[in-house]
Amino acid sequence: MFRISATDQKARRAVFQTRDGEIHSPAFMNVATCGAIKGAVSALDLEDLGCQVMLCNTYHLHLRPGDEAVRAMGGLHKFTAWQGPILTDSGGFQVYSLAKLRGIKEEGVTFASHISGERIFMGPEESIRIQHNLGSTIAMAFDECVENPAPYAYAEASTTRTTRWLLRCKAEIDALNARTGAGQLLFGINQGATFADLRQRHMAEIAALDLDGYAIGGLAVGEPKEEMYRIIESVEPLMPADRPRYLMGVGTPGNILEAVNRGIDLFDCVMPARNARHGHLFTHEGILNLNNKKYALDSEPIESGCTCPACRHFSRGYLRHLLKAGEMLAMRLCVMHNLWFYNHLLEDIRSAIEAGKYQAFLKENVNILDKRI
RNA sequence: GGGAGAGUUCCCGAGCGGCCAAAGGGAGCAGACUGUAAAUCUGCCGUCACUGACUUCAGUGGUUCGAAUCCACUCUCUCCCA
Repeated sequence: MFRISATDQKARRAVFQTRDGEIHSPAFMNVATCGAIKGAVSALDLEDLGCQVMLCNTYHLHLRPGDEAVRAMGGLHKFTAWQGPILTDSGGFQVYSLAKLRGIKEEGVTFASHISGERIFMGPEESIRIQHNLGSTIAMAFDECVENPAPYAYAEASTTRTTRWLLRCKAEIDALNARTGAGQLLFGINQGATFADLRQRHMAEIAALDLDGYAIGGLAVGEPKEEMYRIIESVEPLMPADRPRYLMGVGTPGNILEAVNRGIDLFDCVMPARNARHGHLFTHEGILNLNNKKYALDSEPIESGCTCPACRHFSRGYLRHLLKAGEMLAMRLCVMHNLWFYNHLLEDIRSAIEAGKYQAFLKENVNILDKRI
């Protein structure tokens, strides 16, 4: 159940009640592809970082350790020690990111495992069955994420196939839920590349299916951010207002601020974790690269005033040293800072919407947060 | 004391007469990263007035049209025999 408590123009402050707990939105979901945040951050750490939802990946967990293994171990919650909501991505993004290793047909996609090279087949039914075995709170429909820019004809054919796949996903999850009583939720995913007419046609089709939530996929995959905002605007009026809206894989702090202002509730992105591992840290003044020599003798924390586990005790100079020395602790502390920053940024967004001051908040922060310092 | 081998650009290390400012690593510096094939990838890395010029391959002198590469001596280091 999704209850909106405040709005500021299109921005929505809401509570999404799930089997595994509430999600206060707008919210950022923390990406733990293989069941852990890369950078030695555990589910226990996530609780301290203000995380509400953990995101895991169907494809990766299917390959290793295997979804049957996860099920035998009591499901993803027990396996990872994360007690809150878990969203599993369907493997659809891997149709895009593993482009050189796959073949797409009506039935589904054949991947060459990036681990062993062995051929593995995944269609809508397989993806949903795997996600059901994993025991996530929210399953994502199996889609094809198309790289932008895409030829119109290809985008159209792919999108209509994604619709057919969604129907199969829904049939499969309904059957599984009926059998197990798991009550697993299903989100549909809008596609259509950068073509507003395809996007809108597709959105209208999937909105009619009464799904638990609606995602916009296939953005931030090559197109300029203005295109992305344009697509969100074109499709948002067709998204059911009483369901959570999830912009997949996005994005920078600025992207998130803009998308919230266009009616989006949920986000996820590898950027805070990956960039942290590479020494790029988000702050309210902009993005800093801790690898830079200018921080070698800097005794300030990453961001003064920040109360994350890294900033509470450690200096930029020390963290830069750890980074240069290849110490695991550098990644761990930097990842914790960035996830803290993202989770708390979303908290600030929620407060601003509640206070009816979101427009000012947006204007104040949107440019500065993505700027490099 | 006798014998053998080695000294290459910040470090390791290839080169053994022209295609060498000199392979490849490392370090250093900078950049990229948006539903994670990513603790990864890319660029720069002798100097400058930079489609060219200049100074480099332990030192000095020589051979040669031409030397990091050949010769002589000197210095330093390693190993073997006393």
